Amino acid sequence: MAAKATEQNPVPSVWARARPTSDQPSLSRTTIVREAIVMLDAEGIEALSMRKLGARLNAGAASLYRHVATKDELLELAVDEVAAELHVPSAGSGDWRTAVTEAARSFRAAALRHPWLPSVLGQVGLVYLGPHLMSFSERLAGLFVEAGLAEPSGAMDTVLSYVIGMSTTEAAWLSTVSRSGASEADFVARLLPAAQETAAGPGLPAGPREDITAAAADPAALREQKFAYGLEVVLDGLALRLNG
Amino acid sequence: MAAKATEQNPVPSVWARARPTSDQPSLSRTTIVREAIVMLDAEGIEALSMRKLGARLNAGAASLYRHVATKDELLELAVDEVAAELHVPSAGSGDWRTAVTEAARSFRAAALRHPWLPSVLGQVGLVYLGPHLMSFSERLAGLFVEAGLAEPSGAMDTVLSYVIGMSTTEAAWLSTVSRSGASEADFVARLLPAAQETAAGPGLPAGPREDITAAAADPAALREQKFAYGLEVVLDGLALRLNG
DNA sequence: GTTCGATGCGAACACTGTACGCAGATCGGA
DNA sequence: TCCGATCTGCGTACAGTGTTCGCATCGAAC
Repeated sequence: MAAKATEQNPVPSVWARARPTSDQPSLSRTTIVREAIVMLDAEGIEALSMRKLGARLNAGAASLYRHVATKDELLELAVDEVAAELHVPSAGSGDWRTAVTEAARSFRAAALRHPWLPSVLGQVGLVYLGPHLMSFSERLAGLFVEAGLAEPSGAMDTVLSYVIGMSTTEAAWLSTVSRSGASEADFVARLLPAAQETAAGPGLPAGPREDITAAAADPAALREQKFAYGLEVVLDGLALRLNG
Repeated sequence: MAAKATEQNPVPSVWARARPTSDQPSLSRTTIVREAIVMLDAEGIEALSMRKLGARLNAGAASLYRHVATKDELLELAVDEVAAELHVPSAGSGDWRTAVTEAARSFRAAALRHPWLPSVLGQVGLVYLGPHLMSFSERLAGLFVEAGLAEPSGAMDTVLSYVIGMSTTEAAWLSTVSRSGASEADFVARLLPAAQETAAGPGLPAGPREDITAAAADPAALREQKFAYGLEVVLDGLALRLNG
């Protein structure tokens, strides 16, 4: 649009020429990645397209490819950028259990803030680790080394697998809920009859059913409690291996 | 093509008219889902398109929509079809730990046979459960009820989260490896220098590095051992709650 | 024999990720 | 001061996607 103006207007004003095309500080890899994350958070992973992302940055789709090789690379960069939000306490500062718990909570919190993260992790994998993810896993492993566990890397993988699995499930659930437009409690209430119908017959003795009705009351609290319970289980299992 | 022939050929032969368009038993929901799984297994999730799937069934893409509402629905059907491969022992037949272990191994095996499964689960979530997934989780929950655990549903979620997280990571890894064209051992060897470079500096005392070199020797065995270790940890943590 | 619902499908629509090549800006050196 | 070289933005195009529409064909029921 600006280029068209300079071409059609025979009197180039200084004001028209000042910063000809860029209102923003132009394009850069970090700008692009950050805006992609904003978009992913707001509209989910299937709403992110290079054209829409470009439009948001007052740029064309092709311009993005000057700073990012491919859309998958962009997603990897976004994952690592989000990994910068993760927090794991320094080794040597108190109880290893509370430290690991804090790291785990931090991962879950990030996954719930960015529900697209688990699904991207499921496709891209943890193979080509960016610096932030690298530092996260190194610091986490350090906690288990310090705790005196015989197999620190196995311990880390166990905890990470649990945290990833739980967060993936939660994030997928939240995505579905938000896609439905209803609140979480309403969605549970709407889902309840169908679930009971399918779960009829020689099922369980009403254990899960209490579960569901409890979820209708305060779903978020129940999810948090479930996460804490499972984490405690895993940490207990690891604690048994401390003096082995 | 067949339609064109009948139109142009003024002498319709019986042989040309016999089963005019269908060599296969035509199209059906199960045929479509099964072929989709074959395709997903062979070429991965991003290679599955409605047109290619239709072509494989000697059909057009539009025909598939007579039996399947949308591609996402097709994926959900594929997930539940795969869930039919899962095996969990009946409650009351022996030790609950070995029973749960078998169910977990069965899940992992299915995820490695169908590496696209975890990534689909990450997007679709476990919300609208099909009958097979439903039966799997019911039977699994039954094992924990029978074991006498105070919170069977929490226990099940813990184990499932661990299994899902580990399987997701493994499947994503295997997908990346197979995309690279190399064998797993070769891929590890090629990745080793880069990992060591990034992991340099004030890192760990050589714990993870042994890990990597061990992986180069027999990667599949190491993965299996890691899975078993973590599962044992989780089950130990649950066992502590048996007499609570 | 005729109508009717189910099925297959060619063509089209609105998108997608990405490659190519041109325009303009910026900058180091002569 | 000018001149190339290099970098950045982007219009356009290509091949492919999921999905819809309307038409053709079919087997069965009346």
